[in-house]
Amino acid sequence: MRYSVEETAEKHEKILTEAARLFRERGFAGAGVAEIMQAAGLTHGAFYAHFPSKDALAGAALVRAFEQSSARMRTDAGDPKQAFLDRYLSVAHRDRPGAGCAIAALGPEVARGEASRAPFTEQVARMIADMTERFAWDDSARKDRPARQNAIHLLSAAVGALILARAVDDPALSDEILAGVRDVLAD
Amino acid sequence: MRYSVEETAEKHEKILTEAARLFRERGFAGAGVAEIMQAAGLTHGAFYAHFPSKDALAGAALVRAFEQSSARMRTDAGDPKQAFLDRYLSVAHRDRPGAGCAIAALGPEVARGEASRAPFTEQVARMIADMTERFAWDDSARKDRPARQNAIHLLSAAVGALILARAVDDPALSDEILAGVRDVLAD
DNA sequence: GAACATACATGATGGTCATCATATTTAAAG
DNA sequence: CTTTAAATATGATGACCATCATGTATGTTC
Repeated sequence: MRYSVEETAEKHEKILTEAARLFRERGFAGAGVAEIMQAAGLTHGAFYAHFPSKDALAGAALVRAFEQSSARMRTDAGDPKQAFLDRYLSVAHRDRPGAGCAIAALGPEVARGEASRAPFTEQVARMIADMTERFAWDDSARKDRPARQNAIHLLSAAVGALILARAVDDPALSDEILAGVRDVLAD
Repeated sequence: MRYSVEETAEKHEKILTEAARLFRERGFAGAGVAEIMQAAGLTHGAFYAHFPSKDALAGAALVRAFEQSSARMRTDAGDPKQAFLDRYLSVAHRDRPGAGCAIAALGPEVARGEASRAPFTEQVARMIADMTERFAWDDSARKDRPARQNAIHLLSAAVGALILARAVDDPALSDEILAGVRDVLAD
């Protein structure tokens, strides 16, 4: 049957949200269209009324995931850089990839497929620009360097640490990575 | 037919080597058993005479990839830390994931599957220990910190930068990430 | 209010993939 | 030399998956 435009828009949103979560949890290859649609409360057949292909959904879900992250950054209280580090390199972030950073969850997979590299690049560029201008680099031990270079370094180290902390099997080592990198980046 | 033990061992090696390359190039999910066996010069049926499952191969190939990396580290000339940074954050490494770092290529995928986390953890621990003792942290701007913490930070930043540089679509931004992080980590 | 358009569910379809079955051939073991 | 065991190729098998086809019911449009 036909549904109202508002209802359809809500379902579209729900598909996007669940896709952004499931792709980050299981990877682009690991999350199937049917599974995403079921999580959105629909069946697989309805998918192509909302998106032309799984690749198109992947791109849109990527943008959605980045938007969630930057929205969270905007509502952080206190020193923006410290707030970012405390959140990004937390145990909670490590243990909930489905709600976390898209770079750490999907970076290598994005690098392999042509489909989602363009939106990914745009979002990363925006993130670097935001961190460059919003973080307090004057307090930093690296104040002699351009703020943009410091931002790129901080993002790289945070992403790498999160990936390592997630992949590693040993809880003590995992915690050590998070805390150690947080400490180095904080000054 | 039955082959000599030497011949069989060579084929086993070839499968491992090709798997280590293809998994890094395409991901665990993206490289199939048949494709790996074909790259090794065999057909898919022979696979189970060499490995009990694809997961087992994934674990073994991961170890193989790490071994290649640490062998390369051991043959570096000059200052070990600088040599590592120059190699790891080079355009050549970025553009040849199949011959490069297993963490940057497969980290998030390892984090998702229980299969390969144990060998991965062991290899990362060894890598951190090696870098802690072999790199010259006295010259570093962070000499006041424990060498081990500096090693963890350096590895994290290098991994994150490589992943970002590979995923990003814009060559200028990609180069900027590699050069910027290399510069920060070098002092 | 009639005609139309569309979001959805159910159910193919074709492809891919990991794994298994079998026959063959020949090295290895006795 | 005879027997056994193993590595391989070919070819299922069953599962999963993205995408498409169709029917249906109901907003939307005129």
